[in-house]
Amino acid sequence: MKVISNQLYSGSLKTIVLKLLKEEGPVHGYALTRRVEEITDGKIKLTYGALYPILHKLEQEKAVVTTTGIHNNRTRVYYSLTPKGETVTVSKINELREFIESLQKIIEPQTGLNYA
Amino acid sequence: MKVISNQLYSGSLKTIVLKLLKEEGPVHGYALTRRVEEITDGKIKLTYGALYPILHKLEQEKAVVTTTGIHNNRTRVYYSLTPKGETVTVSKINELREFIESLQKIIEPQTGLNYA
DNA sequence: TGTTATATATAAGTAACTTTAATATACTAT
DNA sequence: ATAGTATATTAAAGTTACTTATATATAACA
Repeated sequence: MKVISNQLYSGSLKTIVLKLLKEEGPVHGYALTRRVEEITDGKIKLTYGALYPILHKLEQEKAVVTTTGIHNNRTRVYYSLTPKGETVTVSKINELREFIESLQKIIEPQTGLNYA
Repeated sequence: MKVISNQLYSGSLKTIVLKLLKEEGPVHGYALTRRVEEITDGKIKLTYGALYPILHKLEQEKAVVTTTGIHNNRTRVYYSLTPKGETVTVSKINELREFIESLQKIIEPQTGLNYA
């Protein structure tokens, strides 16, 4: 199982977190780390050291709110998007799409129209 | 013209530089910055502050060699890949492809086989 | 009893970047 | 003449989002 170097993906983690919050409703942090691993076959690691600063910053920015619930006798923190967070997520995902397009233009110059 | 946030692409710059060196033979630094801007419609900026540390490090690692030439009465430094650099480039591009695939899995869950 | 999975959080340290500045020639426009 | 833009290379201070390490705690499994 080949792991992608964190240098490559670390800048995308915030967008990934936003996207998962949007798709998978109120989630707790641990679940987010597992989902990323699951979706990417372990190629991208969302560590706690990366995740919690991202979540706390999003909360500060009013893009995310937290609710708490009890699970197995322990308090669990659930994160979800605010309306503002939804808007931020949409624009972040659009940015990520443009990024992917630009990367593809660089690494696969044969694709696309070659009228130049 | 929408610019992609540098946080998103900065980790990919080394791979981008390697790819351009591979495709466009001996090139000087300034030309690399313009090519990236050209290919990505200005969405990705390869600044000198990012470029030269990357080139110097690749040179240290024996992935890149320099030759000099005179252009307009000034010495110009041309960078090109060594055989080792070619190998590094191939594996870096494969890594970037896997990265793009992982991102697509996250942002476009509808694509691909949905047997799960 | 030890290990793995679940679950959250903080903090020191790093490294690749951004920003800024310095230097210099050639060309274009006013 | 002079200012601005394009070409061309480099160094260095500063930032910041991350990595790595650590702490804490319950539940399940072997």
